[in-house]
Amino acid sequence: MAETTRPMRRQDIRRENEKAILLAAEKVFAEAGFGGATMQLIADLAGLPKANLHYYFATKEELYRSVVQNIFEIWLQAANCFDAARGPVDGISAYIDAKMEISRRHPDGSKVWASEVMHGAPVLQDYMESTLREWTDGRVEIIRRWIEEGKMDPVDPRHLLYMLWATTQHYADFGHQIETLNGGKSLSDRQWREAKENIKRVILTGIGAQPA
Amino acid sequence: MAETTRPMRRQDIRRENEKAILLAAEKVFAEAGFGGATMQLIADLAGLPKANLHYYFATKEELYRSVVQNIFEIWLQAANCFDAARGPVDGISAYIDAKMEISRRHPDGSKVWASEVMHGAPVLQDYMESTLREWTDGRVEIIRRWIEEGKMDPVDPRHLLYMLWATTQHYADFGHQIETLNGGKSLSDRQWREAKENIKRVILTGIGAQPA
DNA sequence: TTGCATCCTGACCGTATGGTCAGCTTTCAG
DNA sequence: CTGAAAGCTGACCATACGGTCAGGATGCAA
Repeated sequence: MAETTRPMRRQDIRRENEKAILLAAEKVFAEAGFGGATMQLIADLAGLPKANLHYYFATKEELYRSVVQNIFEIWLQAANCFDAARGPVDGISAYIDAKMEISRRHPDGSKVWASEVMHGAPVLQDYMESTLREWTDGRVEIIRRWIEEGKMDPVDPRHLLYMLWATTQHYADFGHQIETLNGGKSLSDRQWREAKENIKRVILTGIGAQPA
Repeated sequence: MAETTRPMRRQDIRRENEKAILLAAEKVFAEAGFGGATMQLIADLAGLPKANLHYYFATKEELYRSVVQNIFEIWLQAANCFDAARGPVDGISAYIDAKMEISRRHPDGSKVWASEVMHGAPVLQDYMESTLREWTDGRVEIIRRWIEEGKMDPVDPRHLLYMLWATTQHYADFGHQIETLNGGKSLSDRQWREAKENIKRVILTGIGAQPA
């Protein structure tokens, strides 16, 4: 840790504290849900007094909103891989890799997102009706084109997307279950690789994807 | 409603009230999470005074535990279809149908289960380490045998199971997202049928399942 | 009819939580 | 150097929540 007693710039202070709070909040919200999370717990984890949280984020809702929006952006970002692809093999492989990497590196974020959606997306409804819908429609169109071009079987694009989302996020959201069934140990590098390869293989074979 | 002023038997009273409470609790826990749910809300939804809840279920935890255990049993029950099957086509088809039916008929239960696992299974850890593990090991063995008998490609059985769980439960847990992307409407009979068929087709094709 | 076990509930309690605020310290532009 | 703005925080408050309980109502066996 480069944390000497060196004086900090105002800007740095703000940035670092917000970052610490958001990180702590993500973890606590993921572990306890919105209702179960307490500002005190988040404060303790961030190493700050509770009142300091309210200095940066006026209310619990505002903090939660920030956490969820952060995740949503990471989530959408994984989509880029999808676009540049020449065909289903490239595109879907890259997307699965990206989403699995998110599940592995940001399991807390994934859980918060899942929780948000499960509770009816009280915070993100707007985003779902605009950004997410546009994103989805775009990918549906790409898949439809692939089908027309004979690059894959005529599978319903929406259900295919749901399958991709479900399968990849499962490794984050149900990570605890997977660990338990893995003898209480988290998946090794090798097991993660196997997971990715199995998913890719089953889905790509399942949709009859033709190398572009 | 067959609720006339007819006097009730003691037995009936107990059974009906417990049922009403469990139903209301399932819904509230699903919508708000354990932390966000309040006994008052559950009581209101069940049409009973809050104190009456505590007559039947001493604590919030005890009520929650009952709800979660109920779901776990329904969940395991869907496994039977899997066993009697002669091969992967029959077995996995039946399992997908059963789990999709659960997602459609018990979305709240599915959400509570998901929530429980996401939060580290504080209540169900024992079950996961015993019942769930045994169940899983059994199915893994069946799948392994199918592979040996050449009835399907050599896919990792565990990752295949995760894929089945993820894909089917997604329609309950992320039902709100799916509805939003469906123009705000819940899926029609036809759309549910299409969902099932797409899933079955992709997975069965993906694992190279041979009709037994 | 009687007595008892079960069922029911309004009123109450202690605690934990989200949020506030007055007043302190620190940074930094001028 | 100085003053104002930004950052910080212990102490405090109102509320909401889980849970309790005394005592009334109701079903039922004998």
